[in-house]
Amino acid sequence: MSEEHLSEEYLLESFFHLMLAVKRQLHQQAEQLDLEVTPMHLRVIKIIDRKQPCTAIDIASFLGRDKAQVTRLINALIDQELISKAPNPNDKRSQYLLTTERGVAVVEELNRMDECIVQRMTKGLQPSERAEFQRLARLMAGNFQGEEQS
Amino acid sequence: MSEEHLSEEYLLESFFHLMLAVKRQLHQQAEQLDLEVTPMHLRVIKIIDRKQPCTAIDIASFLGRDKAQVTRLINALIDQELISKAPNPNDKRSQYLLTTERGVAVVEELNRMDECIVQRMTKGLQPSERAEFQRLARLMAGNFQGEEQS
DNA sequence: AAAAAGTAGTTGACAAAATCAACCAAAAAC
DNA sequence: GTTTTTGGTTGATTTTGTCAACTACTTTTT
Repeated sequence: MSEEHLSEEYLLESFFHLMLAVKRQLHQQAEQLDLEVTPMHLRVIKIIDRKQPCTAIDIASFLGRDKAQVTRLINALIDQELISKAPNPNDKRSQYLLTTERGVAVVEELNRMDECIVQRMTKGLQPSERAEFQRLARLMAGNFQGEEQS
Repeated sequence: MSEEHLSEEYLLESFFHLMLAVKRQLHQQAEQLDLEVTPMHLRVIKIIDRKQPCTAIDIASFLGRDKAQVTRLINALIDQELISKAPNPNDKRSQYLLTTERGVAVVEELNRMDECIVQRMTKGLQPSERAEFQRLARLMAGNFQGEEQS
């Protein structure tokens, strides 16, 4: 009566545990790089590299986060000379964000590390299962998106 | 050449997006309760309720987090009279954590809300898909667990 | 049984992640 | 040609999380 299946865990708790593990991995990743950056900075520089040319607002909307936070993340990346600003010809208020030479090198390293993390994470999974997980994650994230009022 | 599939997103990014959406939901949940608590407090009281009797260390190890943080979360829950401490007969250093009457009511409300969140999140998914997602999440979290040195 | 080592929990200090509100300058809408 | 919206910055604050030091009690070792 009081003995429950340990495996009978709630969906959200399972998700939290994976969340924690992934966060730890990214934290380690940031430490290994030996730069003055946090996991969030790394996420931002990857986005900048991928979506070049992109603006601060693009990043904020992709991350779904406050632009104040993005401004500070960007400033830190500029201080470390991993990215730079260039005038946006279409809008004098905004600037294009570009990865510097140094930044590109970091991103390449990061992509290698990310692949490594995903490899470890999906160890023992079929490629089809990996794809299925991603499909479901995207689907569920989409389920929430509709109902959010900005 | 420069036009990429928008859907060709990285596994980790998909996961992050879901993470963000879930976090927002829990944040709203905490606000709706109209108590002086944060999502993390709610997670803790649910654990206390589920694993009763349990100690601070049990919670820290289940959450995988620092005991300092747990101490503070617990103190806040006690201030709000949602949980209480009772002496642990097996060990004078530690205390059992128990939900108060008020705490039990909150947990019941929380379970309803959680179920609601999961419902919305898994809208359009087959029960088998929901189970599959959970299975994969648990499997992947397990893949990381092995390699962590305490 | 006494010393050493380990464990439960608390406290202080601090870093990281995130949000809110107020603000400026430029752009778009009217 | 004002008004409103948008891109971005800054300041203040909250939430989450970690590290280190410490107390008090337990367990292990000798």
